[in-house]
Amino acid sequence: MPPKAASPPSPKRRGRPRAYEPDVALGKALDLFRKGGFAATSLDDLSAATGMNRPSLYGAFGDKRELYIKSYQRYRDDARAASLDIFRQEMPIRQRLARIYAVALDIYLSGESGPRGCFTVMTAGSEAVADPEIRAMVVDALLQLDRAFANCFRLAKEKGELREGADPEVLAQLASATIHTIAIRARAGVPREELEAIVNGAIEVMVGKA
Amino acid sequence: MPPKAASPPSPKRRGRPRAYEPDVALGKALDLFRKGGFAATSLDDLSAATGMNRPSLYGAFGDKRELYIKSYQRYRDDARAASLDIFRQEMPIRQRLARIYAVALDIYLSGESGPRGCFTVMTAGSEAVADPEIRAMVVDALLQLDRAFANCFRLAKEKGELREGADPEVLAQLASATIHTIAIRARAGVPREELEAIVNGAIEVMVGKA
DNA sequence: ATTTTTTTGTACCATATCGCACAAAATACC
DNA sequence: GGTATTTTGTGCGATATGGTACAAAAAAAT
Repeated sequence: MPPKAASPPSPKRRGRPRAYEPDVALGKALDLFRKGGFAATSLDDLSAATGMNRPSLYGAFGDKRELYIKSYQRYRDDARAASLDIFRQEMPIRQRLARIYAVALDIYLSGESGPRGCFTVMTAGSEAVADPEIRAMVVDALLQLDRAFANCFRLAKEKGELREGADPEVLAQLASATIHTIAIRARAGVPREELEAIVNGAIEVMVGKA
Repeated sequence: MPPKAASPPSPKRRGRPRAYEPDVALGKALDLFRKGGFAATSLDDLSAATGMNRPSLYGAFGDKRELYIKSYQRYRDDARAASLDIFRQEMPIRQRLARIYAVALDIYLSGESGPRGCFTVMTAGSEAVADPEIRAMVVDALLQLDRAFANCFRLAKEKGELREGADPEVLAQLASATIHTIAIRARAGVPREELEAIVNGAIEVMVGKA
């Protein structure tokens, strides 16, 4: 059930009605981009998957690059929505980490034709070097994750859940690194159990044995 | 000075002499693929960079996919050559890790038009899902790195450099995760100092404060 | 010098790709 | 019903792409 932003059933628009729902079309586009990346995904592919023909695609989302950017923003919105509660709610650090990684694995392992990994990681590996605007979005995504984890560890330290000398910033970067490594391994086809073992080991090192 | 495998100055070949050196041409191709990935790199680009025209490229390395695979093998050979000594020589675990990460950063941050990151990570993010043969190479690369780190930590534990309950396998996966996160961040344009700070923090957590 | 062998380089083909023009279609407003 | 407005969908066009055929070129072998 994707959240529909601003489109109650009958907004009484003036011309011919759209034959597509922008939200679901963008979702399909995101699926394709996540599978193959920017360059390997053609407008024909996108057109076929969304059910929109190319002019409609162009009218709705702009050119291919803009569509990619909008897809990426959608991806981040989805990811944020899926993890917001876990970062906000009060809970022990160990449980919080476990839940975050579980959500991450759900995202990375989904996909009809193979696991799709993390779109931020994929984008960093492709478009980020040549396109400053896209690179800035990737940097922002990396930073936000670091910060979210850092908040968790700061809170945990205040509550006495961490050992004396623990540095929340350092632990946050390790937590992010664990996100990144499971994203990469997921795309390499490593099964969920192995990824969960990696996560459990990392949690153990970060916050101590269960 | 790239290592030349088997080509003493005058092997007395029979036909028209090659206008290129296969080793350096493959190096150029690798540079291009590392910059843009498989799909975004055209044969024309490769032809221009290597100085070989397309038929020669095809004759020497096969089609685009084969050239990509050979480039990836070359990348791994180079990386192995750059780290072999560090993994083999006897030295304290802290120093060994520091040197490994220094070499990794050299590789990830090099590139005339922006940092090029880790080719294994890039390949995992693009071709690995759809191409089983390439995926297998990526899996192998990930596994080899895990194993190399695990050996380091096992040795360190035997020498009493690690704390009691330390699990070499788990530490190895964290060490790999650190490699992966700096590879990704490098491509996002994060400066070397920040990456070094991440590395230092990770080492601290893995083997204790200096 | 002629032949044989290997590589080069031009030119080409079939297809894919991105983007857009333009008429037809479908709806609201008058 | 007629008009304005918005979207659709066919189709075009310019270029890019991966791959190859084929003759010219450059060397060794005879």
